[in-house]
Amino acid sequence: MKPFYVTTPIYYVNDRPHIGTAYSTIAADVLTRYQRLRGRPARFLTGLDEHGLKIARTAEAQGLTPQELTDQMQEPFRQTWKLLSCEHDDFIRTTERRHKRKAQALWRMIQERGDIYLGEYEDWYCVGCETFYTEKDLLEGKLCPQHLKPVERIKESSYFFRLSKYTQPLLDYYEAHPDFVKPSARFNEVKSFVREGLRDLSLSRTSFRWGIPVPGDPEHVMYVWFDALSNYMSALGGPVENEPAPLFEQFWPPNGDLVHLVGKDILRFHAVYWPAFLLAAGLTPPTQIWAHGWLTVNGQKMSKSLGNFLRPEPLAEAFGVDPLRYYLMRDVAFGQDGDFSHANLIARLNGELANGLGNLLNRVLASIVQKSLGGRIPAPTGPDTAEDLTLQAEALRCARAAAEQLDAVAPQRALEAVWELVSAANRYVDRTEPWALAKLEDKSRLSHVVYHVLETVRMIGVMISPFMPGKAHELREQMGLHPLMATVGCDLWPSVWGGLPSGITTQPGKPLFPRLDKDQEAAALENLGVKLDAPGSHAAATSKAQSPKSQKPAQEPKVTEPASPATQASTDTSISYDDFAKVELRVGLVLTAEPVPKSDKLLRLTLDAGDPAPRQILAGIAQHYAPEALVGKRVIIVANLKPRKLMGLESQGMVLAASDETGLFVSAVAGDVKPGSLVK
RNA sequence: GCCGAUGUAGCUCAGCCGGUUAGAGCGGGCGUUUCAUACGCGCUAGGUCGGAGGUUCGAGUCCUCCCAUCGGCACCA
Repeated sequence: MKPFYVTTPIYYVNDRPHIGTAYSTIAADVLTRYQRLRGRPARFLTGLDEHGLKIARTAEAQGLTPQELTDQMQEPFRQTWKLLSCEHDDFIRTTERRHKRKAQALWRMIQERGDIYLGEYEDWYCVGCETFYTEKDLLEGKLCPQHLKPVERIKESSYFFRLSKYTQPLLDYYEAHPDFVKPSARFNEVKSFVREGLRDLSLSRTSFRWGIPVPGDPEHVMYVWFDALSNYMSALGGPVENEPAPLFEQFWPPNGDLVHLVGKDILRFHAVYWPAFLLAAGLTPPTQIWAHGWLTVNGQKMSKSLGNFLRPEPLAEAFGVDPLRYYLMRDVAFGQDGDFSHANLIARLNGELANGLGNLLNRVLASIVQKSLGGRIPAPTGPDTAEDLTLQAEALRCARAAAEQLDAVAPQRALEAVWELVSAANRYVDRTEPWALAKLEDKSRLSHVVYHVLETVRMIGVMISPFMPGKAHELREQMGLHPLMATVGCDLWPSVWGGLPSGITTQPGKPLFPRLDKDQEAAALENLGVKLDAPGSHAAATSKAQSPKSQKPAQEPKVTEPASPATQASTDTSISYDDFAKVELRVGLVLTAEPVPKSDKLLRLTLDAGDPAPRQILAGIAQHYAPEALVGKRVIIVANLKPRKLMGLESQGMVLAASDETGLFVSAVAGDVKPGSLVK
């Protein structure tokens, strides 16, 4: 069977694990466990992104070396994944030697093929984002649009990746691999982005040291994304140079299937840059990239600036690790935005887990089997009634459906299919009334019926094991079954009826999923600091929750071409009078002003500027001026500017304004001169 | 503004290439069983399928326009 390799993003070590990162890590764990159950060789990688200016500065502020800092910060991640039963096969840190060596190897491969070259780069840089911004991205006062903090002007020699060359190859690759990016709507966005043309990508920095040195030019440090993306490969020991790399050979495409789970904010890096790097190095891109959505918390959008984290540990403590995993996989459609709702979690825990599955196991195993069947799994005695056959068929149908959904990375649908079977089993129990059969002298029908229920429960236990490994184990223990042992080449997914052995002694224990009564529910929410508007309902709830989160800077670096020699040479910016005379400045009287729909920056103005008819100008000042405040003002406009369409409206000129860190102010003339008067 | 998606019962959503009385889960209401974690099972929701046109013997299901919401891109000439 083709090996399966799944990755989470490497999380930025400066944050702590939260419900968003937990979600993608749990999803990766579920997929891995499922593939293993099917007998497929499977590998699950997660890890940490530990480089970047932000780390270096945080470390400095704390009087630590960056390495000391990241050594400390990694611990919460390891602990959290362990707590959440996420059993990664590898945990890579970008500061590890094995990673640095392989990132450099990848660099060399691309360079040797000619797609890395030296140029020069200059732009505004935000330390918080570790991202360059072009002038137009900045807020007034040269503030980073993400962090609202001042940016720095940085100019440096830089290596560039010839991304522009890969516009067409990428489009061809997308064409040939229609399932490369999921969901398909996201794929469309990627395609349209690439179709507009790609510019070369700045691939190195000289402005800070905390990163991986560029091979052969240690003044340069690799661009964080080149560093970060190569983790998926370096963790397998690839790319191969001189020494053998068996894991890489086994799991990297085309030999293995590689699935990257990513947040939608970092899709572009994975779906555009990463395959381009790999194509440039002569390597095979990943099989599939799955962009999952964001989680809101109790219906509230969260922003990073609030700095509030919904951490998984208290939730796991309050509700149990497995119920939490179940809830996240069941309630959120993979690939879409979802909502983490305490009320829904409790509703599913009580309804589906406790009442549905837990009670099913209990009502048969702890009750009938103990009282009437000597505590042993009975044997099927036949013949099958219509009800028996229906349950058998339903069991196999649901198992097939669940597998199909998991193959398609739709965990929520898979669980839905499993719970159809839970429901069918409960229905079967009601129809066959084993408690009535138990009163008969002849226990053969009872045995047959109970066997049917328990065989169904056994199948369910197998199917939920990727989602709730602990509970699946408990379930088997209670039934007297051995633990599931996934083995390569051995498909354990239910596909035939009758796998349950008879005669074994059961060991019923406490309810598998204890129900939360009203008091316990209230206490749990109290402990978590959550207030539900209407207890027990689906009403919105509020909490001191957090932001679902991007694992990486939300913005891609805006990269420009390396400055041309001519540009660099001309430092003299003075112009001749003739140059100035070309610009026609006039006084304009603002007649009307209104916001432009769907634009948060533009105002549509009409002005009397001495023209026969009022002139329409769009000005990007909506964040600084209320429309009413402008009407009647005399402002200076550039009158002979070439008209241009903005947001579908034509702008016939430009309103002059000045800005500094305190705000933006439109120009004005000191007296009430006639509209249209020339300014010079 | 360009591109795309979504808009179906109180809530969350299914409804493939158009075709009998538009579905599920949850919640609500009613009933019922008693083996069980007061759990289960059955019945019940009369919803203009966002709006308006159109194609068709026939349209949530195709076309056009519009509205709303959400994304991606663009936009301070």
